[in-house]
Amino acid sequence: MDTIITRFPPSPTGYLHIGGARTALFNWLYARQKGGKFVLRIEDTDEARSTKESVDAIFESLEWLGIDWDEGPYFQTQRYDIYRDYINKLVESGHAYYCDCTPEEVEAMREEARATGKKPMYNGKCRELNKKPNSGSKDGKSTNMVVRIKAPKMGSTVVDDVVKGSTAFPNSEIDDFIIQRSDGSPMYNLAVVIDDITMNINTIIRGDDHLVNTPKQIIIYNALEASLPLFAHVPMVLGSDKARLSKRHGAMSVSEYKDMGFLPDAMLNYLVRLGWSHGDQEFFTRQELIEKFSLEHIGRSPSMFDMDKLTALNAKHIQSKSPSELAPIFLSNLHKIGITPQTESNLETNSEPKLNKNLDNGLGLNLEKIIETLQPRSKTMVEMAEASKFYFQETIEFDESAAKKFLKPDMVDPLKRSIEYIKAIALADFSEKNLEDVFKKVMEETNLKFGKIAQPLRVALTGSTVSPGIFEMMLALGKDRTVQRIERAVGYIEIE
RNA sequence: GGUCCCAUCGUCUAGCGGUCAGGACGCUGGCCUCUCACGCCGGAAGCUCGGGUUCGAUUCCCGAUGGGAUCACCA
Repeated sequence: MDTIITRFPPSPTGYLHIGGARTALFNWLYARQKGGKFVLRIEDTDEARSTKESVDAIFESLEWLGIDWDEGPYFQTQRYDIYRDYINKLVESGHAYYCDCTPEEVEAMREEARATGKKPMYNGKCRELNKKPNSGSKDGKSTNMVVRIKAPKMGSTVVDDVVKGSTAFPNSEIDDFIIQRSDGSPMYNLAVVIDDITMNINTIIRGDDHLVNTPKQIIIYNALEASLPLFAHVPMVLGSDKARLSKRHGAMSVSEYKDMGFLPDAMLNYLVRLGWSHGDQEFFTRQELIEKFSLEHIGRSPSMFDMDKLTALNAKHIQSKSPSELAPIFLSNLHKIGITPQTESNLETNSEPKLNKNLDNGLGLNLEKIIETLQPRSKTMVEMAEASKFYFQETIEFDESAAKKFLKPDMVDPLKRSIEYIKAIALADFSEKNLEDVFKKVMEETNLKFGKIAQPLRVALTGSTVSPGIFEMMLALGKDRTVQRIERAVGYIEIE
C-alpha cells in the first residue's frame, strides 16, 4: 500500500467550526495511524469572502487542538497557473469547452427547464461549437468566456465510498458545469480535483454534504485519466434541533470552546466519538485515538452536538491529567479573571518561565496542590479558576449566612486549640497525616465530632460552606496562611 | 420539487439472523463522606411503521413515513 496522504481543505470564510474540526481530526488521525502524511490546504478561491483573519483563526484552532500538518499550508489563489494548465489540457483533449452564454441566458435556460417540469440546468448550447477564447482578452487570462466540462449525458457515475457504500448518480442530473470563470479563476470542483491529484492525495475524508458533488469530481478525474482516491463521507454534525449546526445553536467555533475552559484532549475525544466508535469505550487519550481510529467504524447517520456530554468528558480529562499539565491552562484562566499569582519565573527575573513547577506567592501557596484539590470538582478550567479564588485572597470574605451559622462563640475554644497544635507542627512535618493527628487531639479534648468543627474551619479557610477537603486545602495554603485564616475567624467571632 | 444520504433509550452509540438489546451523557434511588464534588451500587428510558425473505428478524430486501444534504461564474 502506498503512503496514505490525507488533507484538510478549509475555506477561510470564518472560524474553524466544530464540524470542520472533526473532519480535520479524522484526516489527521488516519494519517498519523498509517504513518502517512496530512496536508493542509486553504481553499480561498472565493476571494470576496476569504479573509486573512479567518486563515489565522483556523491555524490557531488547529494548533490548540494539537492537529499538526506535514505539508502546506497551500493556498489555492497561488496555484492559478496550475489550474489554467489543466483546464487548457481539458479543452485540448475535448473534455471541456469555452462557452460565452451570459448568466442571463443561462438563467433563461433554467427557467425554461423549470417551466417544463425539468431540472434547471445549462442546456449545452456551446458544447459542440468549439469556441475560441480570444475575444476581449487583454492579459491573456480573462476571456469573457467560461470553460465548461463536457459531462457525460448517458448512464450514471458511481461513487464508491468507505462509509456510504456504492452510490450511482444519474448523469442526467449533472450538467456541463463551469470549471473556469470568465475572469479566468477556477471553480471549486476543478481546483479541488487538480489539487488532490497534484498533491497525491489518496484518501479523502470529508462531510457528506460533499457526497453529491463527488460525481462531478469523478468526471474530472476521468477526463484527466487520473486514478481515484479513496472516499469516506462522514455524516454531518447537527445542532440540538436536528438542523445543521449553525450559530444559533450556541458556540460553533473551536476557539470558543477553548475560552469556555475545555481541554483540547477532551474536545478531540468528544469530536471523534461523534460519528465514530470503538465498542463501548468512551474515554480516549490522544495516543489511543491514533492507535484505534478506523474508517470502518464511522457511523452512517448524522449526530447532534451535545454540550452536556462534552462537559462530562472534559471533567474526566481534567481528572486524568497531572496538576503540572494543567498548571499553564489554569494560570491563563486565572489571569482572565484578574488573578495573577507570582510565579517562580517572575520572582527571579532572569529565569525561564517554569509554569509546571510549584508556584509560590511568598506565603506558602502551592499551585499544584491547589489544582489537585480542584480537579475532581471542576468540569471546565473556567470553573476551576473560579473555584480557586479563595486561595488567592489576602483577606477572605466570609459568606454572611455561612459565618452566621458556623462562626459561633462555642467554636472559639476548639479553633484556638487547633491553631495552637497546627503551630506546633514543624514546617517540614506539615502533612495530611499530622493534621489528622492534630484534629484527633482537638476532637478528643473538646469532645466534638469532626463534622462539628469541619464547617467552621471551612468557613474560616474559604469564607464558604462549599470547598475541597479541609486537610488538602490546608496543605495547599501552607501552614502560615492556614493559621492566619483560622486566627482571623476567631477574631471575627470574638468581635461579633 | 429532482437527485442523494440516513433511521436502536431524550442524546452519543454497541450490535454485523437466535442477546434478559450492552455502554456513556442526562434524569433518578442509595452508599461513601468534614461540605461540595469524585467514586461505587441500583432504577426508569430504545429497535419509526408496513410488507416480504427465513424455522427465526433490531439485524437482509422492498415500500411508506420522518430527518438531513444538495441542486451557483460559493466552497
